[in-house]
Amino acid sequence: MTARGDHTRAELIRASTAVVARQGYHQATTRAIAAEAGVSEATIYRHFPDKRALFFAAVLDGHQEMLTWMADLPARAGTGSLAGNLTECLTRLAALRGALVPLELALMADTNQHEEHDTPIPALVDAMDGPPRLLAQYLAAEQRCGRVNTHLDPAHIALVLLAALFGLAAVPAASADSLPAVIAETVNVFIQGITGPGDR
Amino acid sequence: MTARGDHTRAELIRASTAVVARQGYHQATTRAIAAEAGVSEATIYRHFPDKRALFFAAVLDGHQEMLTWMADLPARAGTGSLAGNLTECLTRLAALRGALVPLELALMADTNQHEEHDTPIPALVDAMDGPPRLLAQYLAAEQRCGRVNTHLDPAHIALVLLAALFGLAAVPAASADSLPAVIAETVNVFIQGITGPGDR
Amino acid sequence: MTARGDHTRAELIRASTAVVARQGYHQATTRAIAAEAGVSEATIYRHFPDKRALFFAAVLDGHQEMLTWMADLPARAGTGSLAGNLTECLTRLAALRGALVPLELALMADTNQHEEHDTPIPALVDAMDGPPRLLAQYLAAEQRCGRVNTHLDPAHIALVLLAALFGLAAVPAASADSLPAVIAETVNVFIQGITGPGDR
Amino acid sequence: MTARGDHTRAELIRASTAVVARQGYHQATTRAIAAEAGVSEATIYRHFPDKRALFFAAVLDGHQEMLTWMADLPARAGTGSLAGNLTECLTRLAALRGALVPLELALMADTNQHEEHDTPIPALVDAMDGPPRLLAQYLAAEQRCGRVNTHLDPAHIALVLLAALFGLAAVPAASADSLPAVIAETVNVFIQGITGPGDR
DNA sequence: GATGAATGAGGATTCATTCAT
DNA sequence: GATGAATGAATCCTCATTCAT
Repeated sequence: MTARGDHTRAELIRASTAVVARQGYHQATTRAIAAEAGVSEATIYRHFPDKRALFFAAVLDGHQEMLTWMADLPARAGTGSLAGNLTECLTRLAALRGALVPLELALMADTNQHEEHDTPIPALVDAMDGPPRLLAQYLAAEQRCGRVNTHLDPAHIALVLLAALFGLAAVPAASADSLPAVIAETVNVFIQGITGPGDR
Repeated sequence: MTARGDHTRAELIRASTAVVARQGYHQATTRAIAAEAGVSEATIYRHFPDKRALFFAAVLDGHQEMLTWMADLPARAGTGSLAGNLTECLTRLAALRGALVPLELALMADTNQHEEHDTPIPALVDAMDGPPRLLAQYLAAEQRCGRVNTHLDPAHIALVLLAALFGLAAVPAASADSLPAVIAETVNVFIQGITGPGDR
Repeated sequence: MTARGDHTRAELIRASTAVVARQGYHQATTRAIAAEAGVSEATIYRHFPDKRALFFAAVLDGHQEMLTWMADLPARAGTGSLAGNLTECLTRLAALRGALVPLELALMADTNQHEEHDTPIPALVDAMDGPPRLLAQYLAAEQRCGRVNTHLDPAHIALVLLAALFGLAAVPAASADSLPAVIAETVNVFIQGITGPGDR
Repeated sequence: MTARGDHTRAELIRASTAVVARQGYHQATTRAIAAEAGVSEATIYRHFPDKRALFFAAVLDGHQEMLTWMADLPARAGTGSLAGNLTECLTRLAALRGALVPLELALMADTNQHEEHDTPIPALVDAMDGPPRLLAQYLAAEQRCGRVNTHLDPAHIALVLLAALFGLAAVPAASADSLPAVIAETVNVFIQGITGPGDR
């Protein structure tokens, strides 16, 4: 009989993400999360050994969704337009980024608190470098299709692209509704480069 | 006698930056900062009304250094090489980033704590968008020199470039000694764009 | 079917004793006991109204064993040697003491928690003063045999003897293997008294 | 300016002893102790790193008093009567015992909670074997005076005597006002031994 | 008979902040 | 100008206990 239990567990993960996204991780107390999930604080500890473990599960959960979507990105190389593919990719990632980046910061903040937990949490690291790797694979495939400059390391491009996306999260100007425009412009910069008159 | 007072104040700012950089903002308690500064906790409140105000002063202080350096960047448009200028700029910013980004996160975390303080703190916003603005001015000047594609909005390019720089801070791969290489590669991507065979 | 039920109940009593003895009463949580017994925490409450009731049953159980052994002690007055009888008695009691004293402390700690339970729990008191009473009966019988000083109150002697035994439990020096020697010496002190040159 | 601080610290130690003695160590929460001392819970942590440290200090404090009194016991050998000296000694010890034994149990319970603290706390052990040692010295001196049986090991006698005293603390019958009588009887048993008709 | 899930009450501890000195 | 002392509020977490299944 895990019907209720599973639901509660899922609800706790959702609540963690929601509270962190809404109030920042300083306010993401066990109290707030429990309230958001509609359970008592003690219930958290029936499902997770720690607050850390809850955050960890929440981050992993978010990455799962992300990875599921990105899994078939490499296969799309050569189809559609490069700009279109990248734009869609960044848009999808941006949607999760809002929830995930704060959660990851929260996890790190909590993790570093005790030296014992300083280990980079292998499972999480694995999950975290999924997107860069898949994006790099896609770019490499595009290089083979002749649509991307072969002089650049695909892994590097992926890293810089994602870094830009993540960095934008911290910039107040890029929030909310202007996001699609910002992403479009970002893709544009990356594709064309900034050199030259642009009217070629 | 402001001799002692000024020294203590400066020491507190230095201590805040140091503690946040070394231990993360979760450990940046008034206790830790006072200890690092070699004063008592109560002394903090003789110099700053709040912990927030202390962090605010520390962030501003850091930006001052940054702005001082960036002030004459626009005047350098057309001199040297585009890549060289950008590389130097990003390198300088990266040096400060290590101290500033954590401090700003700490400030934000503390700021959002009470709704009353949700106002974006004008002085800080001004200071924070100094670098983007100055970098945008430089890029605009380069556009006028014909070294940057005029179809792109300089403000946007600046934003994306800085976002990438900041985003890289969160990526474990880009830490420490590999940084110069990562910056070089980033500048490269931005200048050339990723399209085309690269051998034109 | 009481087959399963009885077994579970016995298992819970055994588990309580084991956990308290092994980890101390602070760690003797319902969780730990249930785990040791191989059942769920809720099962405890099918067999006992309270955690207190469980401990109470466990203490009673332990005393039962003790009383069973001590029951025929009075009948042995006049047989064997006084020293031998006392030594054997204390040795047997010491064996149980290891399990019982911690359990009783645990019970007391839990009992005093709520004032309502401050009543001395008649059944337990009866069980607990079983050993002193039986030992006193034995000593009285020995007085009638002329082997024990008639000026002393047998109840008092019994009390002091047992107190010494229990007190030794708290003394680190008297633990483990030195126990037989300590008991022998104790009996010796009691029998001879400490006065006089000892060579009479 | 430690006037206030010293007073608070002393008050906390007194409160710990009082609360543990009155309510048992399960109820000796930081809340209860702070209330008894008339300060806030947080104040405890300005004076002691831990609850454990507070208890430790309280136990040490109690032992200090005990040791001060017992220090000149050995010098009294040969003066007064053996029974009188022992009675006074046990009476003094019993007065402190009521406060100290529960405190020590509390400390042990708290200590064993974390394995790291399993070390027997050297300073405390030193303090704890002060009374046995001093009592043994006194008994040895009495042996030299010919008032105590030389066949017995003074250290052993001291151990058994103190064990009896401590053991009596756990026996409900020996509480409160009957104590002097119980002590007198105990001394009597020890001095005469239990053998013989008693009318010699 | 047994259990997984849930919880209210409470525990030790930390933090930013105030105040008398 | 500086500080030791004190604290209210909040934090994460644990426990004995209840209840639907």
